[in-house]
Amino acid sequence: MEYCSQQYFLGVEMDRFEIIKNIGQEIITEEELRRLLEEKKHPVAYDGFEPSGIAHLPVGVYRPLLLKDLITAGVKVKLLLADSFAWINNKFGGDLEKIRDAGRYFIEVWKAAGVDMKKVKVIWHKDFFDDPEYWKKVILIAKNHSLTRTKRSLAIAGREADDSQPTAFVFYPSMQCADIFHIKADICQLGMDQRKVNMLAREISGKKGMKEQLDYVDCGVDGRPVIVSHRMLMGLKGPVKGKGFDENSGIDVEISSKMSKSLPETAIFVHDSKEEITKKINSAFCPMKVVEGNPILEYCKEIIFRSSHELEVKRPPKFGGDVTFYSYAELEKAFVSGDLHPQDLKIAVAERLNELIEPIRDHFEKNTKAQELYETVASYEITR
RNA sequence: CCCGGCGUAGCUCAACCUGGUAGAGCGGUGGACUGUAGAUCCACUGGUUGCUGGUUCAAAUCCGGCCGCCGGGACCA
Repeated sequence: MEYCSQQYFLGVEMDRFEIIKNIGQEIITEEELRRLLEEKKHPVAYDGFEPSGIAHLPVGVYRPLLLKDLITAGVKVKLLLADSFAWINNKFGGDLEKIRDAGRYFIEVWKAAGVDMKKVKVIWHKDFFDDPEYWKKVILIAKNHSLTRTKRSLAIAGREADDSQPTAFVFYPSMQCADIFHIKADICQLGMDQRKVNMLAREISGKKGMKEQLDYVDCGVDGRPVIVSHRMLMGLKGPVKGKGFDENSGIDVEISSKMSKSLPETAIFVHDSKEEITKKINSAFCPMKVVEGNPILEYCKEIIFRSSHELEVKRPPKFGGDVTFYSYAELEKAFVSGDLHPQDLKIAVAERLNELIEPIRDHFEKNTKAQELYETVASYEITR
């Protein structure tokens, strides 16, 4: 079976707007996105990524699907490998070379996941360090918002912004905003956990005279970036209580519950064997008939039906026999009614996730160079 | 450079004062119960006590040195 990007939904061809809308859990604003697509045939979207750890479901499988959707919608994708941010964040003990190895490894993951890397522009953030224009923008942004505001948007890095943190973190939001203008991104396509920084960027470039000074006049809509924030995939254990990332308790729970590379028991990795995937999915939180906060249903919606138009659930005759769902809505309805039992769904989901992961896993097992890269990064993880 | 606080299980901490080779919660693993998971019970799993020297029959504990983190001060302005 071949999995393609979701260009069709219920058999109806989706237009560019709908494809992008389907990526975003939150879009600021839909109206501006519509305008942007009317004004530009190939707007630029960017996603920033701090290289660290080993690729898991959200980064190794979900992101490639979103990238493919963006490409399908005619969007020019710039992938910012935020090596310097990882450095600030002390990933791999703050060893920039190790961080860059991780970056190279992730590129390999995305290739293996079927992203046409020729259509994606990879940018290494550290290269900005040599450009005075970049720093000018950073300072300009810093001049235009308060320290309080910086701290408030710092929760993005997944840490509480208390005053005992290194001063380096203060640069983080201003730099991240500057990135948007510096690479002239029309769309910020990042996760919900990054929304505050993106909102800050909108606010700042919207100030009088700023889009000119930031050299962002013809970008975004009226010189302000459009924000398309994708959902944060939940960890296998389901929702956890909010840790204070956002005032909105729903968003707070979503960010707090995200599948984390540093919690292997709650995450599926692209190198996991079929047996491991089956075992992990089977032990996942999955309350019967409940959709809210149910990771398995979420994976169905965000991954399975984004990469395919159907899901076959095999089950013994005494439980109703085999059944195939042709849309997420259909599957959700059956699950809520109780017609679809969690156990049966889990088996089908594990099977499908394995099919999606298989080519990635295989690539790293068969390609010597890729394998070396993976082993190198994995060894950094252990000695970290 | 000086003063103070801290450093114990994967995490948060207790035991230090009044030496007797470490406990709890959370987590993890396994069972019971559910046609999944969770919840709930039951069991299991957990540590070179930052490093080092000393005192002592005996050091997480007392003393010295070092390292690291945090805070304050001094110097400089």
